[in-house]
Amino acid sequence: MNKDLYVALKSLNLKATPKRLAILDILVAESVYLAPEEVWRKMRKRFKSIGLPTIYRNLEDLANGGVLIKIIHPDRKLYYYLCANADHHHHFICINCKKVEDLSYCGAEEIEKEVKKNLKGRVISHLMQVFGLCKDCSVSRTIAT
Amino acid sequence: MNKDLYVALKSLNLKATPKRLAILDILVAESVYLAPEEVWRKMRKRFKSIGLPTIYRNLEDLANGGVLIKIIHPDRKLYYYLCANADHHHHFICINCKKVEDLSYCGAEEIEKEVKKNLKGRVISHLMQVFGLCKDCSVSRTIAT
DNA sequence: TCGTAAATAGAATTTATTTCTATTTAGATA
DNA sequence: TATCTAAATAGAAATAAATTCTATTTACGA
Ligand SMILES: [Zn+2]
Ligand SMILES: [Zn+2]
Ligand SMILES: [Zn+2]
Ligand SMILES: [Zn+2]
Repeated sequence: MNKDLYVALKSLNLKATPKRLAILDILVAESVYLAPEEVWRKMRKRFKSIGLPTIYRNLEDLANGGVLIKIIHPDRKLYYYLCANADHHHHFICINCKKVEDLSYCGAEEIEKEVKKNLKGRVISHLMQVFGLCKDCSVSRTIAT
Repeated sequence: MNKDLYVALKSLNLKATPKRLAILDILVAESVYLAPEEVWRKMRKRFKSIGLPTIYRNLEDLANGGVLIKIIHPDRKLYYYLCANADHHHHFICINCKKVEDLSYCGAEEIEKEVKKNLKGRVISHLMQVFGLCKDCSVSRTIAT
């Protein structure tokens, strides 16, 4: 189990329960975003008894603590993704295979400038997500179902 | 009633029913995004009998036809907004009064470049929304509840 | 080892959204 | 203008994601 994650849990005052660690373990192994129900299915292979509310609660707590990022998907369902990159950045999300890749580009400064100058408003946060087909998915024309 | 909207409905093969026109009328009058239920409440002042499914169906049809834009909100609820600006652009959303304002800035080209060059992927769409306090709301410290 | 706050299971619930069916209506056509 | 038909609607019912609740269990500091 990843040492950094252990430390992260500590600093969030979250106990290192077997279930919580397993959820993280599942997400670490994936480079795709997962719905709570998908995490649940994977968890059921490891635990004989595991409730869906436990999955929801943990994913949300971990996202609030910054350990996971929440994907704001056009389908409006919940998805979570464990991103190792701690700096501010955005993501390219493959809508076919659900792989997530980091983007370095972020227009925060330009946005800030425009909002301040033209709208006389104040930026609190910005959301940017790019959807598309990753390298593999745009080469093979096979679309996952 | 706005002539352009009439024409837009025609081109989408959507009938100009009183309810549909009233929904548009309500949205034209607002510079804020509205949830289906909020539109419904306003509609109930105009029609003695008006079903919520009618609201949902119309908002969705109009959004699919490009007449309305759907706000992808972090709270994952549905919101719609009638934006007069037909060109590609993004929005600044006031989290206090829910006012929506157009932004001219869009990093599409830079994103496109990075995804193509570094990730070898293909961009299908991008989502950008800026949240903050509009001019009025950042001046008056009164936060709506 | 013990005590306690945190975490969990499992059932029940909430609520936004969608589906279904019978009825009505807009708007084209004769 | 009267008629016709596909589109639109009402209202009830269903769906399903997400959350709440309560009793029980557990992690972990003292
Ligand atoms: Zn892919
Ligand atoms: Zn950014
Ligand atoms: Zn405002
Ligand atoms: Zn853009």
